[in-house]
Amino acid sequence: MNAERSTNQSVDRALSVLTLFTSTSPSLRVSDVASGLGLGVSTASRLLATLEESGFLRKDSKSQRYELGQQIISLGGVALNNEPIYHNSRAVTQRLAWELGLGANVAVRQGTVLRYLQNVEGPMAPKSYTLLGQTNPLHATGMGKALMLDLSASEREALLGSDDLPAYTTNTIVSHSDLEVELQRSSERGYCTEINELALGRACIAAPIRDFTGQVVAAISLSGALSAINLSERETELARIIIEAADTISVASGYLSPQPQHR
Amino acid sequence: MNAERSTNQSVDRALSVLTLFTSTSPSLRVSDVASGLGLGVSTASRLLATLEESGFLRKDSKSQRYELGQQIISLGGVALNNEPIYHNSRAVTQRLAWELGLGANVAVRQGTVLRYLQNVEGPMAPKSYTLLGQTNPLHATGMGKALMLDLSASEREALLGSDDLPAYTTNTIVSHSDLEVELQRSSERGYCTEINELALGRACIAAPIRDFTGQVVAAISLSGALSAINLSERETELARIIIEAADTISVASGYLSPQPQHR
DNA sequence: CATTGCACTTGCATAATATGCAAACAGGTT
DNA sequence: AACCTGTTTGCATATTATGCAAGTGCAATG
Repeated sequence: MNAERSTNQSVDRALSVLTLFTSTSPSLRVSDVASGLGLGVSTASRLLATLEESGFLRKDSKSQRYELGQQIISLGGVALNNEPIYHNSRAVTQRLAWELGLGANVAVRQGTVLRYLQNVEGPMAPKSYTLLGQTNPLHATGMGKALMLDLSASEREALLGSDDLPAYTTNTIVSHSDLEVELQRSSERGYCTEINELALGRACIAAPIRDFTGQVVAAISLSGALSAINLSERETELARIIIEAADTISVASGYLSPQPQHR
Repeated sequence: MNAERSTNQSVDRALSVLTLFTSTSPSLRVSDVASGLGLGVSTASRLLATLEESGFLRKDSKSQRYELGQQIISLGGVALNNEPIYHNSRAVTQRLAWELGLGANVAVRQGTVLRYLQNVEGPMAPKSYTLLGQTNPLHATGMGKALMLDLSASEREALLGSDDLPAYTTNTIVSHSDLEVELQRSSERGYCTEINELALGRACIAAPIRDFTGQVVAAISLSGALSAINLSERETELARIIIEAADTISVASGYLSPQPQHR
């Protein structure tokens, strides 16, 4: 039909099959895949069989449903270990989660969203699922704000569009001018917060991580239920901690010194 | 050439390309892939381009080397969240690592090896890389032994072969009869240990996790440097802890009660 | 600065391979 | 037992991947 460039059609389709498996639909039948991608059932059936044979999918022979297989987890581990940011932040996040009892997270920006590279839950915020690999909007999260600190207003609009931003709660920042103010304030004090902006009952505090180029390459955050993180009383203390943690990781990533404001 | 069954050749090849990316060779050039799989360079080039376009690989345009991309991490997270054992053990392992300062791990058996589903390092055993998704031999690790507790001697030999087992140190159990004795002892006391058997300087203590079928489906372990884990003095204490942790996870997995010895 | 070498990409003709249809099959339900 | 839904498989066709060879880009060397 239409060949984008020099790519392999069946491989493309197989990879699209894999991306159909998400947190909200972790197991799929042949017909789900077929309709989800607009393929014939026979094609879907064969693609799934191939993916299963290589261990990328596993099939529950009773329910005839496919799920992601062990090979994916294996590759995921390799991919993580291949990220310098992961290396440099692993010990730090685990220590923070342990000492503060809160969630400790690291994320990078992936286009218009952030993607979690690390997610450790402290004793005060236990979860049974991991946020690893998941994405969240930039404008409604602490880490997302931290990841935008380098961008100019025009770059942000190019990225997020010039319309009002999607609201997740009544506290979500929806206008670009409000976002500008928020980011300016965050930049000056060196950390970002988010309270009830993505979901009610939660808050977080985040700081940017820079590498040897001086650019923001990742963000680290502490997160938890409002009562657990208790920002109204502990903001100063947690800010000091998160800024220091971010700097530790930045230095480990080769960051030398702050760039002067202009050139 | 030869079609195993009803599989898609190019997809098969593309998946093989992905599995070439390992912890020991996390970045590959086109020619590496071509020679590694016995493909022509042009074919390899096109497969890699397709994988990159879907975000499964990323290309460093300067060095022309490919690495695993974000899509892999994304899928890895989904795959983890899809594992009931991961769900049921996440809070427990993070708590153990935190309270004891040791490494806390969960693994499942994957044929002849174990694969880590969880790997949290406590303050006394910091590591910058994750074992998540990696594999280890069954006979030379505590979790591996725990994962074999259900198997009969003949099943073990069918799995591991009847020859002597590979030695990683001079302490590795290499004979099947020694392994039988070790497993019998472990089964009776309810936990497994491993001291200097996979690598010198390390030890661990592990216990089996069972689900509602009563079968061993996973294992949990505490691990660390010999001096950190200090098994010679703390074995009784750590055994109690790891057995209790394993039971907590087993119960969460639907395990009801121990099966009587003979039907 | 030009030259050589290496590694990767791309155009094109050929042949191998994926596809869709239809029939067979399996599992569960009425 | 018959039906319905969903899945697999055989087979002929044409779409699609492949290998070759030329082209391009980059870095090291003379």
